Amino acid sequence: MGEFNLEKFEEEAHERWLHAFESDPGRLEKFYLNVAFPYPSGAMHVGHGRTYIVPDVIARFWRMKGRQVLFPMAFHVTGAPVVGISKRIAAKDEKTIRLYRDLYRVPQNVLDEFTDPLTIVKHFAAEYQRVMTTCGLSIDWRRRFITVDPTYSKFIEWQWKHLYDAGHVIKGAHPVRYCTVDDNPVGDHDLLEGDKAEVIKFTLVMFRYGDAFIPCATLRPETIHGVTNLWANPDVTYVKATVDGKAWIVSKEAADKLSLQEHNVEIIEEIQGSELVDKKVSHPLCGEITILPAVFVDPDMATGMVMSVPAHAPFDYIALRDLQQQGKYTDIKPVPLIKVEGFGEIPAQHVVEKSGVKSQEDSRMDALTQELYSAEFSKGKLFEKFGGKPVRVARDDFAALMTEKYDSVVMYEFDVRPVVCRCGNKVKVKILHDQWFLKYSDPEWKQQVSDHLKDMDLVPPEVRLEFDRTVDWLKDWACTRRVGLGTRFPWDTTQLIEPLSDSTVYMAYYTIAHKIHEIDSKLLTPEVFDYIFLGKENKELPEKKKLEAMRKEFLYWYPYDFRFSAKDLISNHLTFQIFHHATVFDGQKDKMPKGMVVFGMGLLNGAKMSSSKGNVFLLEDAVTEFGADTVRMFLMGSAEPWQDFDWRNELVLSTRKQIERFYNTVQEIKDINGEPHDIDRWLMSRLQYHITRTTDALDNFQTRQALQEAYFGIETDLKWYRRRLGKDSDGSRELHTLCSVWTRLLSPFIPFTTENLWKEMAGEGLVSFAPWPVADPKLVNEKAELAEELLARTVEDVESIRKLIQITPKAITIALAPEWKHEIFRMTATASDKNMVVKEIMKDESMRKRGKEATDAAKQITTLIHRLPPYVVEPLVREPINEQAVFDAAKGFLEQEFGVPVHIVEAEGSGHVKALTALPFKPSIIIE
RNA sequence: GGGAGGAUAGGAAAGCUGGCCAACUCCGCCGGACUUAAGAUCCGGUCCUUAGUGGUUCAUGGGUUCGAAUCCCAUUCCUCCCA
Repeated sequence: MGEFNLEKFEEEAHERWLHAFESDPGRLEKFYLNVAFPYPSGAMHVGHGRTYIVPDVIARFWRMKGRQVLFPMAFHVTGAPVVGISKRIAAKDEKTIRLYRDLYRVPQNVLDEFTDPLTIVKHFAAEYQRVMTTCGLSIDWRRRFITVDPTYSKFIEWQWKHLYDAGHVIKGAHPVRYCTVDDNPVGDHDLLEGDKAEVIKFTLVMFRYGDAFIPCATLRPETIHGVTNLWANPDVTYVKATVDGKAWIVSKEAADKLSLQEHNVEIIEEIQGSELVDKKVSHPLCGEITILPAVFVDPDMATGMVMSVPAHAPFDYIALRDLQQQGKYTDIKPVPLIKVEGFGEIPAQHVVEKSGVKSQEDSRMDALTQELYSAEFSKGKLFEKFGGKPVRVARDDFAALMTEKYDSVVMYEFDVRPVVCRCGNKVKVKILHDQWFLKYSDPEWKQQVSDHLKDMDLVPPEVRLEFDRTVDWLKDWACTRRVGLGTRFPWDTTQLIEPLSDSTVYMAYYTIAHKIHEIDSKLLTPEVFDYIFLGKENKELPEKKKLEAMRKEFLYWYPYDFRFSAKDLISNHLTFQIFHHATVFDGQKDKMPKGMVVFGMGLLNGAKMSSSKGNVFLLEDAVTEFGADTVRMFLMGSAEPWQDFDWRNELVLSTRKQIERFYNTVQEIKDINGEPHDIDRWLMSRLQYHITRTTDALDNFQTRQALQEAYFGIETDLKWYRRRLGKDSDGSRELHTLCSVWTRLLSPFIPFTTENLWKEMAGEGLVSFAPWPVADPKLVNEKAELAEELLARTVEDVESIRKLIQITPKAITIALAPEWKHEIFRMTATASDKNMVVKEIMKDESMRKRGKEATDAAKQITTLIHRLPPYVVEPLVREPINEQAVFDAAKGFLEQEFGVPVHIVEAEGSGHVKALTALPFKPSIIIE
């Protein structure tokens, strides 16, 4: 008899599984599932563990159900993050080095090589594969690739040729974060500060100042009629510059920025801010106004000049008020122009006074500004004399008007500053001209996707709405980058295809991944892939035999049945891949994705898992500490895949005990060889039920539910079974069957333990390929189940009472309800109108004779029926059980349970007062 | 700000096509049995009350209904996404 030793089980199984899950086209019906591949820039944590274990459980389930299962894996190494990492390591950045050396435990000699980005991803790809194997993932590793393999790049070129030919790849201008020192766009991972900053589109309102313009950036062009003055910072150095042939006055910083935004800028002279103060400027929409001094004006914010609308901007209001309190500029009055319910005549004044803010320095100023901004945007209306339109409409109208007639232009700036590059330089907004886009805004393309979405199987169903919305809202996607790893963009080879755009059809590539590198990548023309994936014949094709084999493989596996991914990818990757499929496999409905399963996120001790914050638990450590099966069972059992889950070490320990308990129980009972008892019929009946329920749950990807049934459901029954047998018997040979079924039902979850048990029980073959149990309706025994239900409920009741009355009983009497009460039970349960039941019953002569006794019983029985679950009431009505026989047979059991003599009597004529309350399925209990 | 999802016992979580639900189950905790002891295992308890009953609950506030955790509206908080 084996001993519970997870480490040993793992070792044994790994050896036996070595090539077991390599899957080739065959006679069986296929089941192809895949999961969003990882970007291996660090070590795996337990959150990743779940992402890959869920599909593994499903893969194992379908494999046992007799399908030819394909579960492949590859590594996504394209993109910029890893380039940033390698730079930081090269620059000896302490934080990064600590992360890789201490948390991810990369040996120093390997870490030294991490100055090369490709080395990093290759290292961790190998690590991923190793840890995934440790976890028992049943992956066909022959199909593994990384996304910079030359053959893969050829595949991407082919894919993009189709996108391009369909007119989905277009060129345009695009504002990006840009570092002028690195001379490169800046990704999130390259930022030292300001990674939340967004690029905002401002309108420059052009005020006339002599022969020059003073542009003021605003988000609220509709307030132009309320401008009372401009603000200039006297301490700031401004410049007069020619911008696209016209003279502008802006801060020095702004001049630099404008030159990055499609403007031709030539600085003519410097002007000190103080020189501008008290000067007059004008705009056709607000007339002549004065420039006032303000130290709060930031030269690094947009143009460094600000237009002042004191009636609607709290900052402007306070600044003006402060000046006026010193007796200056007292002739300037706020000019309100927007009406918004609940904010008084002059909204800015209203919010400032209401909040009691005294100074511009008050930290609440931003909140006030935001409050008023939101209120006016959502509820505000311009005064009738300014058009009377709602603010949200007027804003765009005014912007358009000023652009058209009054020289306004657009300027991009961040909403939050500072934004700082890794190199320490301030990041600016630059407009890139030769930016390429995928035209997801194309209505026809969208239509293709939403049409297909209707036919897809989405799990859980709640995500459907989010997919629909995403398709609706999706705009053009900047699909090329200048830095990073990846495939060269065919129409501008200085650029690379961006990572979310080179990982959308690779599920098709998996089908041939293990065969394609037999062919020199130079030969992999688009025509080759057109043949493999689209069946387009061509006389020029090289290596025709090999291509035919790949074509066959693709046709066997595709389309995939289910794709798995976390929910954060719904609004990009998961939707993109449908777009790309729709184009590449244009018109081939039978090659379109069939279904998706979307996961929740992972927490560690209640907090979000994050490598950068150090809040991670490495998957490998978890496996080493608790065992692979433990990790698997914990992750699958703590929540359904689409729910967020929380990893807590202290909870995992009990999972290990559960596995051990299962193992020991099976070891104890698998070889028992007694004769069957009555109770065996019950056990086998229950087992059929658990088989059905587990299968249903897994059919629906409910790993938690499945585990509840397969583990705890069977365990609970087995406890009752052994309790019922009493001391005289260990059980019967039926337990063989139970062990075999139980082991197989749990095999997808804890494959290492079950593989070990299976070897002892079945000898030959892997449990991973053993047939999934099928419920046998012939073994379902309703009567046996009802009988045990009755017994269990009665035992429970006896114990409740015993607990309450606190006396040492000498004997227990169980009094059974008379037949006429059973008759009432049946009539009540089957009555269509429950309110008429009493009347119905009283039509019966014999009932009427009983009078009040009968009506009381009818009432109690009605309550009882409501309380009993339908799975009891229904069969009970169809085929009543003989309560007397049930209790007589279990008399020995009951006496053993309670340790006192038990009498079974008929309630009527027993002489006990309490006995009269006996009801069907609820005998009265008398404890003496 | 916009979009999507959510809030049920100490924790996780089922129920959510309205009545059968003090609420499956697991973990934790408490008590008991077994054991020299510990662990493991088994049994019981874990809102208040109680001869197996009854009562109060399902983020908050309203509404629909004979009846709501379940449907509708508002509010608060949480998670994910917005190139």
